[in-house]
Amino acid sequence: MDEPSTSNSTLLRHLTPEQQSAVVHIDGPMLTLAGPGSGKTRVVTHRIAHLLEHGIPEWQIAALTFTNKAADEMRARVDALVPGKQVWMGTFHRFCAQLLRRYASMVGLQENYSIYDTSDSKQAMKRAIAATGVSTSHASPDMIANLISKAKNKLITPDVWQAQMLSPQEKVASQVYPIYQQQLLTANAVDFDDLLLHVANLLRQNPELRSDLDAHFRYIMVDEYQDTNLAQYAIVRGLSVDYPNLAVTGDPDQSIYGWRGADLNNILDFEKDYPDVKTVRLEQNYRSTPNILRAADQLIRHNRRRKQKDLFTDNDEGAPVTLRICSDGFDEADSIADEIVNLIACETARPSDFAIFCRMNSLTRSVEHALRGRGVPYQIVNGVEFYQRKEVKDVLSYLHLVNNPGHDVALTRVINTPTRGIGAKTIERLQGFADRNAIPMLEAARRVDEIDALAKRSRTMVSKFVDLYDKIATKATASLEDLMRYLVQETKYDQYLEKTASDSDDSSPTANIDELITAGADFDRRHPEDGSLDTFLEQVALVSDTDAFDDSDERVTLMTLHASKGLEFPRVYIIGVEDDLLPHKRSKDDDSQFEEERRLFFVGITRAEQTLQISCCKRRMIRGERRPVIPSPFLNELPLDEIKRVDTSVNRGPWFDSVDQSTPSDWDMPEIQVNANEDTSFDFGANTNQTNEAVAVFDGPDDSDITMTPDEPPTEPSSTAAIPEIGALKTAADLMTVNRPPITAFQEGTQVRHMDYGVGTIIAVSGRGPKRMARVRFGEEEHSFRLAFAPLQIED
DNA sequence: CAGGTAACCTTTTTT
DNA sequence: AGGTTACCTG
Repeated sequence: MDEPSTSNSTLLRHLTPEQQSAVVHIDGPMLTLAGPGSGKTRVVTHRIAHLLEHGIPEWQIAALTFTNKAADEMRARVDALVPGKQVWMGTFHRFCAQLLRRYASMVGLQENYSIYDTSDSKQAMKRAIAATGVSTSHASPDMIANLISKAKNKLITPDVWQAQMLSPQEKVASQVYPIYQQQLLTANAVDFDDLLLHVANLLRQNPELRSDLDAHFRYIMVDEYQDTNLAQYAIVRGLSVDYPNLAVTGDPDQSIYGWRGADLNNILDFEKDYPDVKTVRLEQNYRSTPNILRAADQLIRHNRRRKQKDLFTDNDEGAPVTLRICSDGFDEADSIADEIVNLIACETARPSDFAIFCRMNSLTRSVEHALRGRGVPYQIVNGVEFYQRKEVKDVLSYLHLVNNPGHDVALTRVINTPTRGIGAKTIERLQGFADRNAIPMLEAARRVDEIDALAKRSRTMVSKFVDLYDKIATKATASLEDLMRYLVQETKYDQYLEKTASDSDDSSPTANIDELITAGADFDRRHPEDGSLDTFLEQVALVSDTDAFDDSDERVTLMTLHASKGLEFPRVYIIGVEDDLLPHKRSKDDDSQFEEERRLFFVGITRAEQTLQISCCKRRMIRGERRPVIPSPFLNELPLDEIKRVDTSVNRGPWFDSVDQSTPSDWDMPEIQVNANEDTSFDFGANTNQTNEAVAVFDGPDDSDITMTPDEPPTEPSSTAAIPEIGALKTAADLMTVNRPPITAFQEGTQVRHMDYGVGTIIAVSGRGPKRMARVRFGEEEHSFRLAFAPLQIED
């Protein structure tokens, strides 16, 4: 879309007058209010290109985003316009992490400080709570962590906080806060909030540094400004005093991170903060059909606290929005999966056209199951995160400890993993000694002889661990790959895994370790010069699985509504649009939270380019219990008279008859057959053209040609039946995996070809189904692959 | 101290 | 349903 250009005229050619006026703006503050699909990224990237062409040095520009994904895309598009320029683009957190590396000593850290992820900081929080000695009967660790996080995002210090009127929970949290903070400093560590907090403080407390940085980053751009919290606001503000060339883009209607401290006032009051601001409104939508846009518009009009804007588009009318009503989550997943298979089979769509959004991660499970059963390739953004797996965290913890001996959370994790006779009591005593002396636990372990409470045996064990650590630490400067292989070997972690892993199913810890080592080797290769351990660990800490999302892959995408922001797909499904779920249960006591839920739905709707399907169920499994469901109140706010209704809940139509008969009561829930018709909670006004024929949803009569024979039901059989392997299924799904050999073709000894690594031999296979892994030797190197997705060809 | 089983409690969204 | 913790036994 954006062809390279070298002159202004080419740069501006395909832009509307509004877009142009934003692109050519150079000095002074600017606010771009950009509705969904209005070409915002286009404007931002073109503006960067324009600044560069105007002679602004690349190092004076910084573009801040909320996800790495957004930054990567921006970088790619700027590079297409103006190749080879090194403009700083990245997330707020990464920006701060890098500044903090440099000025660590000014906030009491060392430059090799660690970044605690959420689970690390939860561990640290528990310890801080214990050290504070407060009662947790009225405030759970989670709640305390939450309150402290909010306080940090608002730049509230412990003493200011304690001086305020506080609820009992806040009181507890405010007491834990300084202790927690002190322990973080002792550990030479920060949590996610600290990255912002420390930098904000740095700028506030060091006028000289502030003005230096202000002068350095003269042109600052912030994407998704509606999602900034006070800390981020302070940072941006601090960098735009002498050079107020601050350009922010955002859309108040897409603010969905209030729970994380985002303050809508930042964008609503921008014009007050910067009186001379230039404001540009982008309201024309280039993404969606009018049908989709009307649904979005009618919905969002119900929010009271917003700036009215008029969304319009020149696109073709397109298909009506569909509302699908299902018996339960399984029915919902099956009928959507069937439809996807169908559309792909008649070649009207490709897997990557589809996205399925939901409010909670757990809802993806049923859909995942349905897609897997049909052999449809899919990816889950933010499923079980790779870096959260036990074995991966274990190995990473060793790395963390090598990099930063103060990383107490890592030490606590690995000191007895693999088990080496150091029990909970011993760890507790080490912690106590460390706390009393304000030293890291590893230091306490070195001084184990001073801890009287410890038994002789325990002391020996601890000392042996310290020796082991010192041995591993000698390799700190080796390549990541060598370091990881060495430590896995020295700690006998590989043996431990083999012993522990009962290997009951397809999750293969060993393969995950291999994958981690491959990632390390990859990092070594990409950073031959600057590839230090702390950069690697920083990278790992600041990537989310949202960033792993790959739109070039031919796969259906499953993700939460939150993760969908900033993306677009031809065909979108939003599932579970139900009361207590889409306005989430815990958001209903508060008006502003309720409106945020509505915006969340709005964001989901406006991701759709061509078709949009919304679904809700009559019943749903919640925490292992089947419960009746009330449809979302938001459904009544849509233009119901122009929405097509499909009911798959009673009888799924002639096309599915064979399935229903071949799998009678596989789910063991006859009550649905009995009660479904009497369910009166689904009354959305006048439209009564409900149909029991799912066929109505599909695009044409060709659909009946699908090669779904009765002996291969598209519905996954009961749990006792084996899951068919991908590739073995004779379904429409085969059509799209045709260029990939069936998974069963890869065996030990098979010769394969990889694009980058060349020809290799499979030396081991493990796991089943989509998780099946193969370890391949390419000459000197070895790599692990997920067979279902790896770009491997059979070499003959 | 380690490993197993039973109770239990949890669930929103993410850098 | 699934994961975590608490308690019990070897």
